[in-house]
Amino acid sequence: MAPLCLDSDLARQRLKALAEPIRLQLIEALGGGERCVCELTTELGLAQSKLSFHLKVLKDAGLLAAREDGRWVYYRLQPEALQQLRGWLADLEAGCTAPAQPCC
Amino acid sequence: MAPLCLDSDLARQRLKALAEPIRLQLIEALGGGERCVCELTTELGLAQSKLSFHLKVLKDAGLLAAREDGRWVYYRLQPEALQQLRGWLADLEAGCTAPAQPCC
DNA sequence: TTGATCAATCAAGTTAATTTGATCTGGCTG
DNA sequence: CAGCCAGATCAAATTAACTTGATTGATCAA
Repeated sequence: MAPLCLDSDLARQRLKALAEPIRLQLIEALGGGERCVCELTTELGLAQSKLSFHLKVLKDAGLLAAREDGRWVYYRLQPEALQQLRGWLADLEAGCTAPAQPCC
Repeated sequence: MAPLCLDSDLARQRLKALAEPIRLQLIEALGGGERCVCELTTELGLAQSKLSFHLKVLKDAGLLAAREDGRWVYYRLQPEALQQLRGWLADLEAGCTAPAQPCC
């Protein structure tokens, strides 16, 4: 049951999670579908603990979901999270063209 | 002339700029239209240099535009920047439901 | 059971971002 | 012109985020 509307703390956590080069590479790698951690390690040429750290940040932000299969773990994007972010951005866009009111 | 498609470096810069509590407050305050710096200072209760710093981060990311009027400066959201960000998110969402291919 | 592998976690070290207070510039006002 | 005010900028101090290497738990194969 996804919330209809994203509060700005959650939005901020997700934006922060996305705003890092390695994590963005991960997101884009997962943009083509679910992938195994071992695959991601070799593909991005990352130290194992580093990859694990960044996957956790993304997962904690609700951007990724994990699925375990034996000793392997597969990660995939949570499209609802991206969709909610888009909705949040759209809300911001809505009213921002109001004219300035001279202040002082 | 806005680019049709956002490269991920620019997207990342914008996401990072948004992913900070004070800057998010600023963005939301400007979601209702253009505002004067002096107004924002009192409204958010921020030190002047701190506000100036965060406004610059947002402006450098292309999220805000400034307009000077005498010794006052007004800032406003750049809706195109938010729109581009939304487009970039939409692209990511497009292909991410592909099934896993067992890896190892 | 033993040894090997995948992945998560932890603590210490490093690097990057933010805050603070002071200084500087330009535009107003008397 | 002289003094003041809004806002930007800067360097130093602080705080937050990331990286590294080592350790651990769980799974699998021999």
